[in-house]
Amino acid sequence: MAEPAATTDVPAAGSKSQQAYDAVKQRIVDGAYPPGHRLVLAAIAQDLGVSVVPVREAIRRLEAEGLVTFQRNVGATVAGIDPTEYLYTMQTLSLVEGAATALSAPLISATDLERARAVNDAMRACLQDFDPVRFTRLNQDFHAILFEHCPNPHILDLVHRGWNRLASLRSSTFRFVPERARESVEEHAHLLALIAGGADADAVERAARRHRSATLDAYLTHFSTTEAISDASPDHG
Amino acid sequence: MAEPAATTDVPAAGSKSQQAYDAVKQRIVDGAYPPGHRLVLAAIAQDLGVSVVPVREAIRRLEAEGLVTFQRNVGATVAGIDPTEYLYTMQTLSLVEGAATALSAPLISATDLERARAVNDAMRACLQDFDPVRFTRLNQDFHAILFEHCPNPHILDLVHRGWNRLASLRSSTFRFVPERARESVEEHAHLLALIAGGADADAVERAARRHRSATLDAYLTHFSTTEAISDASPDHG
DNA sequence: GAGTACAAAATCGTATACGAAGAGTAGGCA
DNA sequence: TGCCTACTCTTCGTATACGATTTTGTACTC
Repeated sequence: MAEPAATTDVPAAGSKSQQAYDAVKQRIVDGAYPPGHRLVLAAIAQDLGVSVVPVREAIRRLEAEGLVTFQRNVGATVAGIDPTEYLYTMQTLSLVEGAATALSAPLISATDLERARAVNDAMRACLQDFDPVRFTRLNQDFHAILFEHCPNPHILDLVHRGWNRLASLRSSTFRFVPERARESVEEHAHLLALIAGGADADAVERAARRHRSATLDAYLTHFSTTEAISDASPDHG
Repeated sequence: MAEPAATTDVPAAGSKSQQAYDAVKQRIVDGAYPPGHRLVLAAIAQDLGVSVVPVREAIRRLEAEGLVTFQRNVGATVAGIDPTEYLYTMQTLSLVEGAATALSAPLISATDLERARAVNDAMRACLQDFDPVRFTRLNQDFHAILFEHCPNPHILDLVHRGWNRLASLRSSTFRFVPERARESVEEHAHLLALIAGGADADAVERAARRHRSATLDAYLTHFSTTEAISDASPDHG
């Protein structure tokens, strides 16, 4: 329901609604439509060669996912993430991702673990000559391996939505708090050891959750925004 | 985004889309549209005195919330909850409700606690001459008091969505496993004691989560569906 | 008698058109 | 010169209309 194109069975191009949804979503996560960008129905419709009706539906779907904000009789804009939203999103993500990882853990194969290790090694290598965007991408790859086997599709969907929200800021906390990157790699190793060792679900969940919470904390203390959150903005503040 | 009419600031009647959304959602949770009921756009539109376009939008929103299922070129039906869905929903709800309750705990006032106690007393009284529907309603009231102060609106929204999903089966697990009702009341008392005593967030979260998980477990063992889940259906199996 | 092919009805998907609400701008008045 | 007001322009909201697709009923054949 949230994945744009899995293999071939998705009638993505079948419905113009879906087409519009995919296209707009793509442009948002790609950064072609930056946060705050106004989404004018007629313009998008013409651009995609369809009528406004499917576009309108697409926008409403994106609104439900939190990727755009909507105001009646005014229009939609790409939902930039202000610091408060970032806090809420990261908090929610720590919750659902922790659970998804724990539920996935028993289903993760040896080859998956190997892949995850490889990705983490790449992240470690990425530490010198640090590139936040690349690091963030690898970070997502790493975690995706760990939670994608989650048997509960609802929880998995929530994880995807959280990641999508964060995708609008192209580089994550690591851009502002590069020190956090090194810790992150170590925590990944620890998490892998837990899973490989067959640790119980609770331990995995706690580790995964704390891992993300720690990133959030690093962000918060960096901007010393424990009280005046609305001052610091990751991208445009 | 999920609450139909808070006080006065919601332009519920302002937009026909919103009007349709509220109306259809109401009928679904009320049971006027039972699970499996076909939602025909033209019929609903005529019934509400609007065109099909706003109705269509409303349906799509309800789809995003999981209250209706949609099939291209076929139509929408009220999303009955099959046992697998029930499992997923309860599991997700235990996760997000546990977190919401924990985050709310420090913000719960003495009067709130008193209200919650009163509701739980009513549930206890309801145990003799057991009425599952009434008990379920009180149960929701009880938990709503505990999680409504959750400062993270995303998590709070997820809790609401979970409850809405479950609302389509008018009476919950308690209908099939009345023994669980008594335990539930006791666990409520325990949870209140934890919150009143200022227990740390982790303890509250665990208690709240286990409380719901226990209800799910009661359901699962009752139908002895630990493996063959798809056999037992709560309402229409 | 059962299965298949065709046709008709029902329903959805999208386009176009028009009315309504908000935002920006220019002009007038204090 | 500054502020208020009226007007226009953009953009959204909804209705109506038509084409596309699926389902279902029926007749025909094996």
